[in-house]
Amino acid sequence: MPRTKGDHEARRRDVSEAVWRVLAAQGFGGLTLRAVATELGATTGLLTHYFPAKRDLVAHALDLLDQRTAARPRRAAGTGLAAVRAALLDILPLTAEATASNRIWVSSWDTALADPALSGEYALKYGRSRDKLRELVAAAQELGELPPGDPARIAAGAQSFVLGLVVQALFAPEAFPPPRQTELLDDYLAALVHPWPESR
Amino acid sequence: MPRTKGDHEARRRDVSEAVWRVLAAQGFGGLTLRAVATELGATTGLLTHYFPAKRDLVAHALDLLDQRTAARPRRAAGTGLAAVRAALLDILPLTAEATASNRIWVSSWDTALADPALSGEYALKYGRSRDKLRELVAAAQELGELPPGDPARIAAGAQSFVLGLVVQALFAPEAFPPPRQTELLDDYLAALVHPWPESR
DNA sequence: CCATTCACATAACAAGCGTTACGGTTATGT
DNA sequence: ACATAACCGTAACGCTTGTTATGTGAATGG
Repeated sequence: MPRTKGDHEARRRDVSEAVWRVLAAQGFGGLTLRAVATELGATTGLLTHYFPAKRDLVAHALDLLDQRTAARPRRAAGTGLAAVRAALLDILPLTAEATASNRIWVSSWDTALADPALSGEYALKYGRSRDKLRELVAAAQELGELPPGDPARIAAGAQSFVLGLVVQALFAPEAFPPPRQTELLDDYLAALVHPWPESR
Repeated sequence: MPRTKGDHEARRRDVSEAVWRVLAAQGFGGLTLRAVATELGATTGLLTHYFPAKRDLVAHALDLLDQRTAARPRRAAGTGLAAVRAALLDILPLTAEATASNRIWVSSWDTALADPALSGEYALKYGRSRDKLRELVAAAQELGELPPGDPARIAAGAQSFVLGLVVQALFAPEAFPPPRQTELLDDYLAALVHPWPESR
């Protein structure tokens, strides 16, 4: 029973949504053609039409992860330190959608670490993310809202902190509810803000 | 061709080592009965003798991860802040073995997040880890080497930081060589050490 | 010393996987 | 209007997976 009207773009979106639902439920390890097909109410024949091979499905899933992460509703950026804080808060699993996205993100690490090519791609991606954060840090420093110091180092530290907080919050959501996460991030930023009088 | 001398314990260790090698090479997603069997130079019959079902193999692999992480050669602990630093340094992938262990650790998160029971177990495990760190933090506070403040909060923050640093170092080992990791951790600790004069 | 249990190999099983071939509709272009 | 291509279901393929049944030689114990 093929589609009566060939709304191809809409069907493509349906496929993506089915992929996303499978990822949210089973993670990357459970991403299988038949799982996506039944989630979509279709068969594997449809999927092989859109994705010649499994690796293409996985690639699409990774694209989807990128794209939905990028398209997340961001809070008002502000300037200086406020922009840094906003950027970091945007990463944390503070909403249900952000939690789902982060859960998929973490589960993709198994696949990525097993494939050197994917691993390298991830390294570049995180490097770019650190660069963006570094610019925000540098801007905050110019405003005098952050003490001087290598902005790249500060950015790398902040990214580490947020990344680890994501993982912990995913495993223990009741121990790390949104207020707690915000609290911890603010602790981190407060410690960062304060200049360090003693020479090392 | 069964073993001539029934060195059962030794064989058990051989099995564990084969499991570990498979995990290091393929991650948790590649942990399969036949992979372990061929790595061991045996058949699946042996494995089903030791592990009635696959879940038992996975459980054993997780135990192995726990146990080898716990048995890692630790640096001299010291007291107060030095003990905190030592405990955090012990987590980072600063050696080849620690890197392998951490790689397996991260790859286990996909499996763990897909299974609610495992997920809860992990939450407890990380909770205990935070508790231990909290005690070290509290001890450092009593020595005056860390400013006052909720030790649980400080411990949670430190654990987040180190955890995220582990992930970043795994994906970009050349960008996060051991000296860089140590540097970043020391930055974090330095910011933590300094008391915060302004009331919020 | 012999029966029983243990410690495996061997081999097959059903289920699930990605992949492929093929057939029938529906749209598209000429 | 008709050939062609796109779209998608059906069905099967070969492979890998976990699991199970059966056999066999070594260890064990009464």
